[in-house]
Amino acid sequence: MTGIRVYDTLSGDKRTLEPIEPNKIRLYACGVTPYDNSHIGHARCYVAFDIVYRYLKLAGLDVTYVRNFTDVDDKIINRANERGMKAVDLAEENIQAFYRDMDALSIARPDQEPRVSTSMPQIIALIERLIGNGMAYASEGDVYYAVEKFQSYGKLGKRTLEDMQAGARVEVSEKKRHPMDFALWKAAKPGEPAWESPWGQGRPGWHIECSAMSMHAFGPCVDIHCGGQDLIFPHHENEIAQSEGATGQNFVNYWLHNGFVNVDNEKMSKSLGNFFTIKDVLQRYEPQVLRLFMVSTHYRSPINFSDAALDEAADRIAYFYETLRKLDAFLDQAGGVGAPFGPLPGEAFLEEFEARFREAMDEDFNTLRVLGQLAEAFKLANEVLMMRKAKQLPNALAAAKLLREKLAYADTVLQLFGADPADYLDRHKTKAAARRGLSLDWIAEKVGDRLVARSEKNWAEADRVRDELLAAGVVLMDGAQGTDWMVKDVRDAAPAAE
RNA sequence: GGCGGCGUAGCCAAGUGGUAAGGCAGAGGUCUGCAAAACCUCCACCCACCGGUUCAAAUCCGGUCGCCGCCUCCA
Repeated sequence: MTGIRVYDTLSGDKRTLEPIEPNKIRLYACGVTPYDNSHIGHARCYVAFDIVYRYLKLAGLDVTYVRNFTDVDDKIINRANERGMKAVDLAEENIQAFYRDMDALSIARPDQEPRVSTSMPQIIALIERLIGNGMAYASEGDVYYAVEKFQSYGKLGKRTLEDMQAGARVEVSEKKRHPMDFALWKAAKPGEPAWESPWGQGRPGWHIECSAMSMHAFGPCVDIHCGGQDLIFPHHENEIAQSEGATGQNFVNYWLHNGFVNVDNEKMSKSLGNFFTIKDVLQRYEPQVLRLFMVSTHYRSPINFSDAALDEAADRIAYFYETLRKLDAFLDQAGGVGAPFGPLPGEAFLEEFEARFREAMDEDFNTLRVLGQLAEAFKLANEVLMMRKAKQLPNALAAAKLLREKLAYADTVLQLFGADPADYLDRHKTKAAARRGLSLDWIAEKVGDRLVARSEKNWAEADRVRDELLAAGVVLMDGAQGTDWMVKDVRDAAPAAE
């Protein structure tokens, strides 16, 4: 028993996470087919499961995380042919790009990352086992899974074979015994990469690799298997059929599926062509912004992608880092002020921080509740920063130190506050200005003009320059050290109504 | 057609049968040359609608309406 409750797609309910082996978690995530750049749907998926992975570790579990690359696939072969290159090279190129995106988003590397191209023996062995069991049959160089042989086929997608055939859009092949039978092995066509097998030259079908890799890494059963909601059927359904059909044992104890990224309230998908790559988004926004955006909706619900939503996240992260910058400066300069006395500001909140964080995350990784907690933490930080009276300094400093610790604790999972605040704010301002089509030089010039006017107490001119900047989206903040500025990302909240 | 999900303030969005988190926007205040930032206060007698179960429901059950997804490659 772990006290962690997770929503499991198969049972349709939240269930307490009970590891197969005490204190150990076998976690498998379906990886990408590296035929193109990764998009924000991938970002959502792998951020969501990165948080799962990091949280389970924080909760003291010994987690082994496996995520595959489906690097042998029609789409890769077709794309490589279009570009006149070898499929392996295209896959490798996209895998490297995938790593750049994932690393930028602070998504931890899994413990193992098997590839189809290097897992052929396991895949072939599994297919042979299924044929031996009578669950699969060879047919003219292909091998198909006989869905009718698997009693509970359809249990994950909650539909029966009859349901599926009713709306069937599946092409009927004469090689198949049942229209829903799916390929485990495909005979090689001319010019395609192929591997030797008992059924001749060929390559694996789509779903078999995850069954083979998962069972190779973990044995017949894993604790958690996750992926996007679109994989429930047919991919995960077929994995269940393959794995359980081979072993006769339960394959996965908890199925976790993340919701889609929508664009304009419509599903973002490759076929609709309305997708954004991670690379493009990261040119306009810092990775922390995208990460915050992703955790600002529960991972199972759909999330709507828009500039307005990213702008709001960008402002929020800027607020976090602005506070951290001040907090760090305070901690740096406020040494040797004596011992704290009496209750610290926010003492109860600070004491309960970890427990509350755990409670929220235990409830199916409820990052929203954590965000509420962060709101409190940053308010407290700013409050502490205002306690500048000498007598209060020891307590303010002690609270500030604790706050930094608590935020670091939460950040082992969230990965939002790892950057140097000053560096982050520089990058943020550069990108925020660019988004508004403003040059940093122009802003600096205007700020300079206004400083001159202010030093002459020419308030009318100072205000005029400030209004000019404001109209462009730049907000000024006069302080003791001079004038700082920020780009106000959030425009009028009202969307364009028709 | 079959199956699944959703409908919470102007917007985004949590909500674990016990009396509505949080963010944005908005209003007032502290601070300030004036502002901004920051902080404080306020901002849903109510959770699409109708009925039911219960001492008690946004939360459970049934129905109605609306939206979305899956049934084909997709995270």
